[in-house]
Amino acid sequence: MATIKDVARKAEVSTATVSAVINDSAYVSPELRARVLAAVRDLSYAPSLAARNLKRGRSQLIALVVADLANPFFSRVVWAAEAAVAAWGYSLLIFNSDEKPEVERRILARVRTLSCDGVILVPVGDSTEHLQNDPDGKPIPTVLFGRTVAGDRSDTVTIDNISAGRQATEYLLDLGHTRLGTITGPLHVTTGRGRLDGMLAAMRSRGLTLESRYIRSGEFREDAAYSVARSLLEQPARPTALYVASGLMALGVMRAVADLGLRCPGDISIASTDTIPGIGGLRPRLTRTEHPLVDMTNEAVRLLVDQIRRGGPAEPRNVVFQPSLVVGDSCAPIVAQPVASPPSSAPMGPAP
Amino acid sequence: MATIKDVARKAEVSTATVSAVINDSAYVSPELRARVLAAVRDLSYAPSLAARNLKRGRSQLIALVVADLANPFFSRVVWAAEAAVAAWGYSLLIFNSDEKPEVERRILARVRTLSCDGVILVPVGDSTEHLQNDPDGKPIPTVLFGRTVAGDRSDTVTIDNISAGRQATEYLLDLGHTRLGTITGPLHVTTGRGRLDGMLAAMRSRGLTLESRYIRSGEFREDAAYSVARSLLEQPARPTALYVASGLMALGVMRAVADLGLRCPGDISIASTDTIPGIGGLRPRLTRTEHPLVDMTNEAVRLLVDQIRRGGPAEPRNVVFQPSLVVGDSCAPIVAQPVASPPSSAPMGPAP
DNA sequence: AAAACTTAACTAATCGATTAGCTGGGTTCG
DNA sequence: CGAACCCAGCTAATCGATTAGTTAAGTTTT
Repeated sequence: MATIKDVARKAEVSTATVSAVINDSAYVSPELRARVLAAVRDLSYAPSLAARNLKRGRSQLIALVVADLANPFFSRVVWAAEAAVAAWGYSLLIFNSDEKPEVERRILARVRTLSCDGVILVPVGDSTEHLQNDPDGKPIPTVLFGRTVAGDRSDTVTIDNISAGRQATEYLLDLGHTRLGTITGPLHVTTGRGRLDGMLAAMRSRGLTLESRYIRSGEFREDAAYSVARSLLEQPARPTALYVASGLMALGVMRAVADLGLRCPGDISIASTDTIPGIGGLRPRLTRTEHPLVDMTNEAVRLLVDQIRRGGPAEPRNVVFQPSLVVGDSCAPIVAQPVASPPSSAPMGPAP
Repeated sequence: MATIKDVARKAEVSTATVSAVINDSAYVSPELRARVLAAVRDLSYAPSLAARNLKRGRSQLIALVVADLANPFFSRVVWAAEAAVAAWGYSLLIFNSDEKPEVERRILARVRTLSCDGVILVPVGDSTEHLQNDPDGKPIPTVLFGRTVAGDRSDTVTIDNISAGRQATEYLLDLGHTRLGTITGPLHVTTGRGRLDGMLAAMRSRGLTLESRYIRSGEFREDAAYSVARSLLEQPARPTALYVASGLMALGVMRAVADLGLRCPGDISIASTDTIPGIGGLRPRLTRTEHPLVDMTNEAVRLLVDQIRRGGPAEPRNVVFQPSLVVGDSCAPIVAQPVASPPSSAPMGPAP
């Protein structure tokens, strides 16, 4: 591997001149510049980032730490982030905390060691402690993505989870459903909690309540959603509609519905927040709220690069995106059905 | 950010001793070792990778360059690779060549600049040229993943594409289908070509031929598959069954089928190679061949780490994994149906 | 024409680690 | 007893770039 010295020797100039040519950092006469460029080509020289970073104190590396790489939602974030980061001249390191706070801690330590210029973090756990990652120096520029952590002063990019839960719920209510259930994420995570809160608010404002036996929370995974959905739906008087807090969970719920011999939307309506892209040809098509993932990711990268450039965090900025409802055919209006008697533990009132 | 000198000063030892303690590279008396460790803790010192890499000439970085990050197949590769790479003590850089050879070339130049210790590459294009990436030194350890490039001497990890195409096709033939069609990937890519060849071989061995108007190839994308599937299915005598060469394309085909008002498997059977994980609750469930993606990824990382350790490529190793058939309900047996009349151009041999 | 600037290029210090080579004190052995 | 050897730890060179500071030549000013 050729070094700057080899180039300097070959072009018969000093290393300073080579550096000046490469970085365009000082005026170099056309003649020498040409000699240097020729030498660079001949030796197919590429400057060592290690050396450059050591001197400059940065690395051109941005780390993206997601909570669960197996979740297609985060795969799309990776896709969008790679493009955004590359457009700014950085490269992207990927880490998976797998929803485990101690793994997240290890990852952040490594991010520091690698002297990444910044981190986009989907935080797990509710502690902000390990985010103060550099007691004796300035902390690594950080943007929290999707989730927030109480008391943290990083920039954040999130969606309005309350609104997402509310919109989906109102859609179900508008179809005439009153006995709703929900499969939501972990309640200590803002996305799980917020979406449930939105749902509760929507119901409350119509004078309805969500029975606690119709609320289930589980990890944002297909299999977790499958099992809690089964246990919810196997109850005597099952809900006529479900709100599911994530696209991946919706798949698990769909599978549970299918395995129980139920039909969607015939027997049960399902609305979700987020979906799996590309499944428009499969039935049923989910009714869901979507959020502008690419815009969110671009914004997160923009905020991060801005922090890096200004060399320290300014007043924390919290950017919130709005979800929008996309109607599929996984929800059906409820047909006028007299409820036989208060459902207590009693039988279901059959229709017509 | 504390440096090794700060630690040395605080512990009242030399930097050499600090280094020895940190790396366990020489015997240090318990007393000094304790002082050093205390200082490390107090200053929350973490060695600078930039400096260490500069000296050692490695970076603990492995690059994964995929052909299309938007394809869920590669998202799963990213997921598996992150875990495998972390287990070996490396960190993972992600790049997306987006099926563009010139982007791939730029990425490989950057990988070199970053002095990555190795690359796992899903090659695009058919040239091996830019893989000889370091004319004047030893090339970067490389493992080709999924696809191969003629004449290249890197290690490779692939699946048996011929077998994948053959198995899926034979399943369709066994159900009685004779008028088959296929949606495959680009034919200059080994995965597209190989799967088609497997299909052709399967048909040939039963004395059947695949009409060229029933063969369509397009990029490995949902939308590309959608449009070529439409054009294929809108032909007068459409096939009774399709083999689709990728999971993502199968989604596009499903959507085309739905938009054309056709029913799967009622009007048309569909088998594919690869699928989208987690869609088991949606209808229909794809019949497809699957390949052991996690094992493949682990093997690729293992081969790469091995190359890195031995410090140069040995005899190239080519590991081929076998696909296996997973039956869903997207295929139906063909019922004895008389074909009305020869469809203009060429007569079909009907089988009562 | 001497003083004062500019300019293009160079020399050498520097970033933060690793490590070859050295030192001085303690053992071992002929 | 002194040569030979060990050992723990230190000094200083080194990796490959950037860049502050210097120099010599040329240009402008007075």
